[in-house]
Amino acid sequence: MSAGDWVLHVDLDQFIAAVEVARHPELRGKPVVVGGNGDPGERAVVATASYEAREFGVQSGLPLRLAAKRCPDAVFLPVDKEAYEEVSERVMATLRSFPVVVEVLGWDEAFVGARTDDPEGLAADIRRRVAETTGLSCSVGIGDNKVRAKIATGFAKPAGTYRLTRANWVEVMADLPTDALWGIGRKTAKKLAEAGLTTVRHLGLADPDELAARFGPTMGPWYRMLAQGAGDTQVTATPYVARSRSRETTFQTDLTDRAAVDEQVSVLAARVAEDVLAEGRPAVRIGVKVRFKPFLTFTRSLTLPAPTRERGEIERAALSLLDRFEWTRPVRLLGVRAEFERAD
DNA sequence: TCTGGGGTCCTAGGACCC
DNA sequence: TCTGGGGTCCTAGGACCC
Repeated sequence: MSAGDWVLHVDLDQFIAAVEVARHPELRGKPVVVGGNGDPGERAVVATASYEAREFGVQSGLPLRLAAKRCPDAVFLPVDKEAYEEVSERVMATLRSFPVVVEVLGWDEAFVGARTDDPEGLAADIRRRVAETTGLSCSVGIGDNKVRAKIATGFAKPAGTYRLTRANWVEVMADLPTDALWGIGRKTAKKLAEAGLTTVRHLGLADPDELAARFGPTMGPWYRMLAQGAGDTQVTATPYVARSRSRETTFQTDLTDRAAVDEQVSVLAARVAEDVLAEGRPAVRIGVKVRFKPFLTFTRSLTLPAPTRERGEIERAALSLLDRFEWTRPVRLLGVRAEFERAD
């Protein structure tokens, strides 16, 4: 990366809730919770909560039932995937209208690679144009690589801009817990703490060999790099190529009958087969996931004798995998997955 | 936890082969 | 058989992210 090259991370503020408020203006300023089919009694979790709802401790991943308990006055809405995809497309098109490289990370976020002497000015222009074309607010992290840009966004929210580079990394990050890093979650933070590494500073100074011994040859040294703020600077517009497609369902009532399990797996396999056809590449491997009561999850998978796009073969493979599980408990979830040949 | 759905990547053990 | 070392593939599980 040469002088004047920047990575910006653009992230929509409370994206799903904001899309809903934009089309239901009467909800503005109210606690809004989007998740499942919009029924808080349902077995489902929060997809996004508006900032007003977050005040009550309602956040993504919280069961809807608990959300209703914490925030009884919240408006509960169903997830409308198509609507969010449509708005997301408009946001990405807006980003591409700048002389930059856009790498889409998800519905509501993207890396932007730009050559400019004024990244803050570019960020302000992006925030303004996104608001004009979609009515949505976003935050922008500015970094000298992807990791720093992504983490910077957390400090930019809501509706702001923040610059995080080698120059202020230590000052900003060194005393924070390790799970402030993108890629270190609760479990790894706990394991790191057991190794005496509680802060980003500790982790950045840790011995790479010891980390490799504890966390594996790839992950160990990578955690250390992460803690130093080092990372990829390459932003690429190359379209994303899926490695797998899957469908899964959590049942509102557990299944106790093997015939019902077979039937549901057939339905899921048919949906996956459609996705495989749409993908335009054959599946090379099929997997089945079963989650038993209370929350015990198992997977079984097989490599197909030959790559296939046939619905019948995908279904047959999925059904055959069911014989490899032990059916002694009620079933709360079933899933079917197809994997494609890896491009690299 | 009362814990969704759709993904990615890494690890580790066993099979198999030379 | 009391059996070396290394490479690759397959499989199951785990962690993380949005």
